[in-house]
Amino acid sequence: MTIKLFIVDDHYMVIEGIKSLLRHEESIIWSGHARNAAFCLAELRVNQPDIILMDISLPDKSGIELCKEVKATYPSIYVIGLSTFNQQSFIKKMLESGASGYILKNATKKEILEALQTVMKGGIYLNYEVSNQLKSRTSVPFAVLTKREKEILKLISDGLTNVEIAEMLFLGTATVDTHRKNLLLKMGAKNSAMMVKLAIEHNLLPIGK
Amino acid sequence: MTIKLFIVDDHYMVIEGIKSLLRHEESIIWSGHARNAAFCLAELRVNQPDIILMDISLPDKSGIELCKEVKATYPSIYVIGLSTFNQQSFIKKMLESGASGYILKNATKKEILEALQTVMKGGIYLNYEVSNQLKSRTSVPFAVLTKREKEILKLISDGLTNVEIAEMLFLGTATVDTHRKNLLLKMGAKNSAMMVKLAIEHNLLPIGK
DNA sequence: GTGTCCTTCCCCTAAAAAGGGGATTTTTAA
DNA sequence: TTAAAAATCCCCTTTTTAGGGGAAGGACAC
Repeated sequence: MTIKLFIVDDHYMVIEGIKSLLRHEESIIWSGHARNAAFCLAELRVNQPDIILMDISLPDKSGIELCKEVKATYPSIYVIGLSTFNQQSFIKKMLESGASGYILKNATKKEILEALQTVMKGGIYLNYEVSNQLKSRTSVPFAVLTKREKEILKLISDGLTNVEIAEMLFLGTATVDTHRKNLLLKMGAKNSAMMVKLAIEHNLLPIGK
Repeated sequence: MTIKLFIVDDHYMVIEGIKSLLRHEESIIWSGHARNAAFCLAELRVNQPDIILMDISLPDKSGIELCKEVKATYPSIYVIGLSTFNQQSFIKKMLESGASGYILKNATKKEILEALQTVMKGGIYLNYEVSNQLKSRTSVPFAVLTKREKEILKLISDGLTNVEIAEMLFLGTATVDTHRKNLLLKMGAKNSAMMVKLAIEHNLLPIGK
């Protein structure tokens, strides 16, 4: 699994640091970087990465804003928040804005790779300290869903039936049915209505997006 | 259920197109059409339809204005917005002006009929793309639920079936069924999964329990 | 005291989901 | 290279929901 990675951070050192850390990782393809939100958006117009590591504080816009905008235009790009401090309120907002994870700037190489891989598979990554602070609701990654499952979950929450989803994704209805069953299983939901509620509670479904 | 339908649109093609699409629908009774707001208002003085399909941009007045005026004079007439583009700001304004729904001009026959039937029953209809864009959470006058409905909505989101809810509230299943149907109607949801999502988005369901 | 809204309950049918299996291919990770 | 994991598809049955009606009593307001 190769990951096209983009970094947005106004501190040059951070960009260099991460670059350097991941230098020898063959699975990481460098997609570029930006020092502010405007540059980031401009870059995205010509080149879309798989994942963006995004600082929470940027010179021209907050990471929360930028995250929202990016997810609105490019829903398939995953965003991972990046900051020096373990600030619960920001982390929550970031996740609520569609981010798939959050890492601290003092994260180890191993942690960063773990985060990238988890997110790339459609999961939510929060490191130990972070997830410890965010109790219960907005965070706990209680189910790791695959890309396809997330895709289908979203469509279920939009009110589509298995048949409609199958048509939309060019699949057989049996396939969608299987995915729906697996989703119910993974999330421990008794039916789709409960599943949607759980998904939103655990930020597997970005709402207001 | 027959529906007396009126169309206001300055594009003749649109009027013809809709007429043509619904030609064989016996439930639709043609109440007339107008190419501008003035003609529309004149027509209404002698003949009131059940529903007006109303273009957002008219030669003499915006659909938003016209909608307000129509609803002021004839509150019982339902208005459905009609436009080529999925423009969030207009849709919002249209709904705030009293419209009961919004459809795009590339809507299918099925969608149009669905919209007409939903609205005729007092519901709100927004098609898939449109409702996806409207994240408002507050500005759009969303459903007003009764106490009982809120109670049942909560239990639905917890994954309970009609039978289970009926037992819990000492009601007949038919009663719960009726409430569920009314909830779907009021919220313009196509099924319970979508309803839960909409409810959370509009703060009708406290999440995190 | 008439009318509207809420709540309660009933009929019917069709569609969809849930629950239980199983199986194959492709992709990915170790 | 080999073993998971993901994604695809199929069978079956039962339960639940959705969609179309209708009706009737009670509360509250105008």
